[in-house]
Amino acid sequence: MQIAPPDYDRIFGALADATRRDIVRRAVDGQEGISELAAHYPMSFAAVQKHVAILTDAGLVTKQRQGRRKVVRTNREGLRVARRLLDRYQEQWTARVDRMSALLAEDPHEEPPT
Amino acid sequence: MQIAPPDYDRIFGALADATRRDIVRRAVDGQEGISELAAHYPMSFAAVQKHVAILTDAGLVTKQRQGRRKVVRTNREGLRVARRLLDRYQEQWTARVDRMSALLAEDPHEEPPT
DNA sequence: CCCCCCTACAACCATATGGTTGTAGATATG
DNA sequence: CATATCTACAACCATATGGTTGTAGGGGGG
Repeated sequence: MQIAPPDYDRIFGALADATRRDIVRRAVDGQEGISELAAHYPMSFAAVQKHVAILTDAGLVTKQRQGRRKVVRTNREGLRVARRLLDRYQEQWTARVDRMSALLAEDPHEEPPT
Repeated sequence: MQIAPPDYDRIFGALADATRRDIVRRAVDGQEGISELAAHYPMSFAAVQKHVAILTDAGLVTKQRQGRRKVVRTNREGLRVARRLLDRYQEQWTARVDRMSALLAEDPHEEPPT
């Protein structure tokens, strides 16, 4: 069995909302339940609950039972997956610049091979 | 005058679509115009044009006139902005783990301050 | 046991999103 | 100039998204 490939649509989609990014930030400390989180935002408990569900689906946070609450914690691996994709794009960008530099450094009298 | 703060909604929203991520990847090489890009995807030219517009608004690519084409290039700074936010979350996560380690390392006979 | 608090989930609504087609403006080329 | 190609943009449609309210389940505390 293969490990599932990261679902970048879900990951970046989850991060594309200010409320959800703020939940990720707060959940780094891993102390608050959903209703405690909800108190920070001008929206209903159910709305925050949905945001947490979206973050959970994306693998960016986890919920853990604690008494009658469910404590929300950010998932370090989820963040890392997103970061690595951006890293790869930047690496390709750098490689491209290096190729261009190499081209510019070539003897200008030489013709590039077809 | 202040420089505009990054619009993370737009940036992550732009990255939350597989076609747009693929455009970012291809545009790293900065060679193709919109119609050339469009040939890679099973959708209309206009649809690809919209995707490019979304990426441009997000600051992830730039369009540059070249003859009658407009060459699409990825914008390195846009990628960097997204990455840095994820970096900060991870830093906070690490700081939290350090704090927890510090707590666990305390003399277990001492009571934490209320 | 009863009650309260936290969570889960369904139904609904308005607006955003991702696609389409069609029309019009620029720019090379015959 | 005439024409073909690339780009821009508007109008439209189906579905996804972000919010609401209402109802029901599950665990502590009196």
